[in-house]
Amino acid sequence: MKTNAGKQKHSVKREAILEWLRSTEIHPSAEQVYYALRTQYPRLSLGTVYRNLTEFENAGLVQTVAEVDGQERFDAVMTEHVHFVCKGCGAVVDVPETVSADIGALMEQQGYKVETRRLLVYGLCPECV
Amino acid sequence: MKTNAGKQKHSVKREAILEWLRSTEIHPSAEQVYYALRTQYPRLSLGTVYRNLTEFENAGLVQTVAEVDGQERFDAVMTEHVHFVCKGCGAVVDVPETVSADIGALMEQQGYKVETRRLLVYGLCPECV
DNA sequence: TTCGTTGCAAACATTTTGCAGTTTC
DNA sequence: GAAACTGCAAAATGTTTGCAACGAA
Repeated sequence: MKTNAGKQKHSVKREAILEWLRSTEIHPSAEQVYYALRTQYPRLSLGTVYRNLTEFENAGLVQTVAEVDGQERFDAVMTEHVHFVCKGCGAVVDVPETVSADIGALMEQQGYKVETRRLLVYGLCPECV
Repeated sequence: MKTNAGKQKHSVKREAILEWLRSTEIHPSAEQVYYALRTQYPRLSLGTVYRNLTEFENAGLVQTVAEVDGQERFDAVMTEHVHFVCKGCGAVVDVPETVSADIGALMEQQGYKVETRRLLVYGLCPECV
């Protein structure tokens, strides 16, 4: 991992990636970012997208929220919130959080079909602390 | 996807995989299953492990609970429960659920360092229902 | 004998990386 | 001009798959 912290130069493409990520709500994969920006930056490469996304993640500007069909999905909203993953089309959408509401019932009420849930807590185990 | 439902023959290795999966609490990856059984079945192949894990998943005997370092982790316990993923060693452990307890506080009390949480709800969106 | 199962290796798909050329400062 | 950044293509990694041999019924 190349940290490179602090010695960063200005880059048009890096800014475009972060800006677009912040403007969308689809929680895109690296590939989706790539195709979205390719019209405006025809010479953009997928490697650059990956490199910048990793950098953003390390810098705490972006987080991965789910893995759908083998692709990681990114989100520029850093607050902790719940996501719904559609097994049909692969869409990843934010779950509106209502205080002490049953998420399942809330979603079904809005036309979603809830099948399973997965809650992961990340951190360090006692041996790695 | 080959369903093959109902026309299944007896297989020593398939049974060994499921049995071992049910006996462990490490929530192993396909590779970990492979190495664990290789001593007893030297001719076991990784492809067979993957094939059987996928079959178990489709049959509802096993579920994937997390993705760590690019590898899917499996669990033969099918009830919904919370998992902790260690960013240091990649361990995946069950989170003991105490009724209405704050998971974070509970884990820290046991020596874990909680950093982030991720709750995913899987199912079908209104357009895919 | 039939047909599911396996080993093996090749194929796949996503992500990472090395390097030469480009941009920023 | 130095150092970061990028495009490109090759490499790395986890998973899937085709096929011939194998094993169960």
